[in-house]
Amino acid sequence: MSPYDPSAFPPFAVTVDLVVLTVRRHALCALVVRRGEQPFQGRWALPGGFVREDEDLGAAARRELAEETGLCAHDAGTPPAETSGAHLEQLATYGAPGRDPRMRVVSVAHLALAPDLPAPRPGGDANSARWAPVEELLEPEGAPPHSDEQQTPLAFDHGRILADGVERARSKIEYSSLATAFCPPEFTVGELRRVYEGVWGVALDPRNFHRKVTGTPGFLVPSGGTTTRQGGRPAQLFRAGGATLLNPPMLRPEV
Amino acid sequence: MSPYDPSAFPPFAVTVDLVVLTVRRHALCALVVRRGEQPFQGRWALPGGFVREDEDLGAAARRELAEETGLCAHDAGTPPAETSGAHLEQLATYGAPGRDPRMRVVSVAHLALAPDLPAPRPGGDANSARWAPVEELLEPEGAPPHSDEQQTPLAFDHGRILADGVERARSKIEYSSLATAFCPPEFTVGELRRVYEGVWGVALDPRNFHRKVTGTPGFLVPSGGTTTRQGGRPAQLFRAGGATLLNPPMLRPEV
DNA sequence: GCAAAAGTGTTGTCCGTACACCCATGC
DNA sequence: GCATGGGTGTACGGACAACACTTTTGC
Repeated sequence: MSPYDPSAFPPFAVTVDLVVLTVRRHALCALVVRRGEQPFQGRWALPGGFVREDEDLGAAARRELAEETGLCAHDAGTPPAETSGAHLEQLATYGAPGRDPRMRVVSVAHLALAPDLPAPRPGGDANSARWAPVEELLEPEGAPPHSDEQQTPLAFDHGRILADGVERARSKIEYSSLATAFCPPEFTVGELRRVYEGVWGVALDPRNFHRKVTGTPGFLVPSGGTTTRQGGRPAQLFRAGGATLLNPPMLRPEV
Repeated sequence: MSPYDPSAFPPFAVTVDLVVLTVRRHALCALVVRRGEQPFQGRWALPGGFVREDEDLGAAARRELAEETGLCAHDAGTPPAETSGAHLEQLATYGAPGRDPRMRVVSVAHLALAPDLPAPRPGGDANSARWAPVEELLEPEGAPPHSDEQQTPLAFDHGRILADGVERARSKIEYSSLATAFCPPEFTVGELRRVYEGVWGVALDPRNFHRKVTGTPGFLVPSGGTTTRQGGRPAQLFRAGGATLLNPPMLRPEV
């Protein structure tokens, strides 16, 4: 048989789903949209949509991200754009046969890291969107398996996808400069520290953190200005430097 | 419009492609099969095939791996099986519109790490298979963009997929115990060191390596036996321990 | 003055590196 | 004996944690 005989393989629908993370009020939050139709009508879900004909997977993810947030994301490989660009990278692909009860759908999940935006801009076919702390969205670890049905607030297998995205973000800021993607173009060392603290859910020593990030070549470049928007003594403003890998990495405290 | 109207999305073919790596004669090698048909007839390609109806992505990858190598792989999440199991994990998904000239194909690439097998067992629809050193398969970095057409020996975008898989393997053995997946069930510290040296392409200090791996709790458990199969003084035999994360990590020497 | 946040200095400790040195086998 | 690989001891240095301490603002 020819392996490309059109009758020899089943057709799939291919979608992209987005795990869009930000840090708000010292907590890691994810963008979720309310489903307006069956199945899981009224439940929260990750934003996403179908990949179009003649559209690459990354392009579909960027399009969905722009529709939902207005953010202009740049690819992980390209040099950081000067726009208010979020970080976007492919996360993983989910294609279990029963994950959508209606048809066979393979979803290529992407992970986006965004600065704290003023407000979610609902767009596309979602009738509402919000930033929700990830603790509210993820299933509790120690929940008994026979708990009541609404064990996860997210539709489909989006709880699992979100958990994978959060885990990726938590580990990746450890050895890369990705944490700056959570910050506005100019930020202080304290603001960057609060990003790490929010993503990891821990407290870091401000003095050692300051020495660490300012001492890593290429991580931060001073922009010249200062700010007192966090109160206290004026703090230097920085931009993200060109370095993408942190060596030695930022050490996450033991659990 | 309903986003699930069957006429509202284009149908895709979904395949799994495998990056199967092993260490042979101190070199990192990948399993490739020769294509028997157009396009890229006669060129080498990564093994792979269509995902079946009602088949999960990981199940399709395990099936393809078994067909090509006879290996019984276990999932990344499950505890290590006692069989001669290889490591298998999802790598990334490739779906550029033109990557297959005949149709729109989305390929979910997987990464498998296998011990040095006696010989490749060609199976399925490939008429020949071999282990090839990855340096021969990857495009040279400094090649001029206007070099002659056969710049990469691999079909489709498999050169890129292989490069991503090699990069994943190289970085992952740094902070996990995955290097043991390249070893037979019982192995010596020296054999494990040769795995690291082959994957990274560097030389490691045998004394410090020994102290490091035997001093990391849960990484190696002595099996009681010894061997002289590498010559010299008899070496203790070990099995892989239960630990999956290496903390502190194995440090890769600077490039 | 007082609180709050930004920075700097110092010290002990852990860990990686480099290298000297000894051990046990095959030939 | 000698080559080969296995395994231990030890000294040096870099980096991190845990502080004490000073600086500069708003109120």
